[in-house]
Amino acid sequence: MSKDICHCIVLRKASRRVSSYYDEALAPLGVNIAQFSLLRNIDRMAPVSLTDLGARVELDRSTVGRNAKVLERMGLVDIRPGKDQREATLTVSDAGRVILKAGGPLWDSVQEDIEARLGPDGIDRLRELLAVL
Amino acid sequence: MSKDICHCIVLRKASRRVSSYYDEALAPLGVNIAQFSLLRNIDRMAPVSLTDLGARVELDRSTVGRNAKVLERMGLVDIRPGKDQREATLTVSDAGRVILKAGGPLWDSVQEDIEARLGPDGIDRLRELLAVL
DNA sequence: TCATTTTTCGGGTATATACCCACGAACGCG
DNA sequence: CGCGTTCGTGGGTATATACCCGAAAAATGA
Repeated sequence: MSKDICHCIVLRKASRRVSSYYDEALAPLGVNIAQFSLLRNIDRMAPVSLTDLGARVELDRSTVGRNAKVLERMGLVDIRPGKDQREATLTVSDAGRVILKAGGPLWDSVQEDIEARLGPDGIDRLRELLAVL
Repeated sequence: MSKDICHCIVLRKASRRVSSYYDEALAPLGVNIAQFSLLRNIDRMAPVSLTDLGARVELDRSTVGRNAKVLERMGLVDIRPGKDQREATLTVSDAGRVILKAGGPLWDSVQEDIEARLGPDGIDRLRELLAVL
């Protein structure tokens, strides 16, 4: 029975596998897909608080905080207090923008590989299935 | 364009979300889905080496080693040297078998929820799509 | 204005995951 | 039977992720 296979584990494996494709492609830039994606989100929302960013990327606030700190240490992101003294305001630095620009084509390439492998409607069908989970 | 959305991130989000469903269901037993699944695999392959187990679950050997050590600390798995003195031989303990038995119905329940949400052919289509990645 | 509650972080702790390297065991070839 | 090679772990390091708790700031209500 195929029903014996854990749906969760299938997903986790695929997630790890696919992540590694993106990670390899982005490796020349020294960032992985989680970092690159977070950087993009910060760029789109900047200046943004950890809470808002966490909501957007569907990650725990503390996770986003720690991940952002790594980006800060790399010099790709600036973290400063906002008007609201509680808030940490995130913005992409110049170095971060360089990475964003350089990573675009690398990311595109993997996206296209995935699309090629899934076929014309594959992406849409996959996304539809994942959306209900 | 839906093509702007990172296929990898979609997968990672779904993976985290679905994992949390299983984690919640298994929480009364004090194990998460990664641990439960690993325990099941050890049970099926016992006695098994870290290398073989890693190959089976598609995880790095060192990752499996560390995860197994957590299970050992919980008393669910025994790790002993095998005939080949290099090998760590994993077997499920009595306490581990209790968890496996108790977890079965909890796991089934989440599996069914997922299947219900994906519809009759959903699982097969999803699995098919993920398989080519 | 002041006390209470809510919000926002940060740190502690723990697991999951991977890569690299060192060490010791096993094995195969002269 | 040695010796070099291969194999299997373990430990170090680093990121990703989550949950809980405490501190500090802001908002709210009397």
